[in-house]
Amino acid sequence: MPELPEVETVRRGLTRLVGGATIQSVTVLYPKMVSPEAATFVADLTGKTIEKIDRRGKYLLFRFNGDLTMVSHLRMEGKYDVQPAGSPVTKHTHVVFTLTDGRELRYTDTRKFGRMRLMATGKETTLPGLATMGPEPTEATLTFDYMKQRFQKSKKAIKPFLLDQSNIAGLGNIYVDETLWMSRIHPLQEVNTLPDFQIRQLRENIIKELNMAILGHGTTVHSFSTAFGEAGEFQNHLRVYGRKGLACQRCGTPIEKTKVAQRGTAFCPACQKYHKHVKQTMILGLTGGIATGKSTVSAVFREFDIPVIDADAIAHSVLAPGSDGVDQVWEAFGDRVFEAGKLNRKALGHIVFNDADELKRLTDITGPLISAAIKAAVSTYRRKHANLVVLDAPTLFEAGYAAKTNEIMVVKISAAQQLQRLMARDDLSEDQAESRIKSQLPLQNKIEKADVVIDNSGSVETTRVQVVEWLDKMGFIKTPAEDSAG
DNA sequence: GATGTTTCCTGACTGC
DNA sequence: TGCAGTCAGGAAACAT
Repeated sequence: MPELPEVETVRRGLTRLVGGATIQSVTVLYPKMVSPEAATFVADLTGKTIEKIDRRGKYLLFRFNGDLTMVSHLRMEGKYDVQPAGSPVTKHTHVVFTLTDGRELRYTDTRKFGRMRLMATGKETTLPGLATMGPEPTEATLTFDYMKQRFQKSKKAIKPFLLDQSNIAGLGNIYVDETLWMSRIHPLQEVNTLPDFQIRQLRENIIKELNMAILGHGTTVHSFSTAFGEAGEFQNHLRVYGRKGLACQRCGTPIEKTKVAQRGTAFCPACQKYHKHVKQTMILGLTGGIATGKSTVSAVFREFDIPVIDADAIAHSVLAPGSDGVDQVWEAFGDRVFEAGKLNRKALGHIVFNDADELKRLTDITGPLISAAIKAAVSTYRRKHANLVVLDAPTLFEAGYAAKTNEIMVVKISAAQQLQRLMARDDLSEDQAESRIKSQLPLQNKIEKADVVIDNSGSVETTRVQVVEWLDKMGFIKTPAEDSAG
C-alpha cells in the first residue's frame, strides 16, 4: 500500500521513464476510475506532453502542457508501468496511455480503489483531499510549533490522528506503526496528552523514517513496486509492522497486533505503554561499549544541570556494608566471600566471573535491588518536575532497563580506538583488553538499537557539540528569556 | 466542528 | 475440492 516514500519512488521512476513523453491516445477500461467522464478525459489528454511529475502527500500530480494537471492517487494497490505498445495487458489494467514513441504507460490496480482526476493546473489545490492536506514531513515544513498547536486541539487517539492527512501529509498504516514504535507511544494514547518531548521524538522519527524509506525505494508489502517493476527494499527495515509474535528489537517482548480505528495495528506492549497519567519527565538511557567514553558524554549532561543516575554507582551501593544486599549475599554464598565480617568483593568477583551459575545467583539478588533503587531515583526527579533524567548504564540492554527509557543514546568509537583506550585506561595487555571487550554485548549490536549515536572518536569538544545539539533539538536548552520566565 | 462508521474492491487466506 | 466468510486498507461519504 503506497505511502509517501512509495509514491515518491514512483514519481522519481516515472519522471525518468516518461518525463517529456507525448500522449498519442488514451484507453479507459474502467470508467469509474477517471474524471471528468472518460470521453472528456481522453479527449483532453490526447496530444498532451508530460512536462513534469510532482507529488503532494500521497498524490501524484502529472503536469501537462496547456495548464493541465492529472491528479492521481494509487490508494491501495495502484501501479504505473511502461511497456511496449501492443504487448498483452493484465485483467487489472484500467487505463492505458499510448505514447507517441511506441510505448504505453499503463495503470494497473487490482482493487480498483485508485482515482485519476484531470483539471486545470492550480485548481487541484481545491480538491477535498489536497485542500486540507497537512504539511509535508520535512525538517523545514513540519515544525514542532505546528505539531504542538495541532496536538493540543485533539483528543483523538494518536494512530487515527496520524493517518488523517490533514494533520501530516503522507503517513499510512505502516509508517504510523513504525514511527509510534520508534517514539514509544501507544497507538491509543490521546494526542493532547503527549508531553513535549514525545512530540519532538515523533516529529524527528517521522521525518527520519520517511527519508530513510525513500532512500530504500519504499516498502514492498502485498503488491507495491517501483515504476521499474522492482520491489522496494525498505520492508527489510520494518521494526513492528508485520512482526506479530516476533521479539521487539528493542526489549525482546513479543510484538502484539490489535485493531485501532479499523486498522491492523502492531506495537510492543512493553515499550509502548498506554499512560492514563502521562509522565512529563523524559528518561534518556545512556550506554556504550567498555571504554567508549560514556563518562565524557554524561559530563556534558551534568554541565547543563541535568540529573544523571549512575547505574554502576547504584550497583556498588546495593552491596554497601549493612545493606539488605549484603545479608542476602551472605545467605547465598556464605563465608567464602566474607572476611572479618565484611564482604570481600574481589573474592565474590572471582567466583561469579568464572561460573555462569554463580553469576546468575548474584544477579538474582542484586538485579531487583538495583532496579528498585533506579526506580526510586527516577521517582524523586519526577517529583521535582525534572524535564530530563539520564540513566547512565553500561548494561542498559543486558539488564533490561531499555524498556524503561524513552530514548537510548549509545556512545561509539572505532574498534581500534576502543582497544587502545581500554589498554591505556586499565593498564591491560592487548589480549586482556580484547577478552574484556568480547565478554560484552557487541557495540555494533547496541548501535543498531540506539535512537541516537554519539561519535566519540574525535576530540572531547566534538563529542560535546553532538550532545549539546541533541539537547537543543529536544528543547532542553532554554534561551535566557525562557529561563527567566521559569 | 469533531469524531466515528461505512463504503468501495478483489485476492488471499481460514475453516468447515 | 469447494464454498462461505473474513481480512487487508486510503480516503470520501455519511452518521452521530
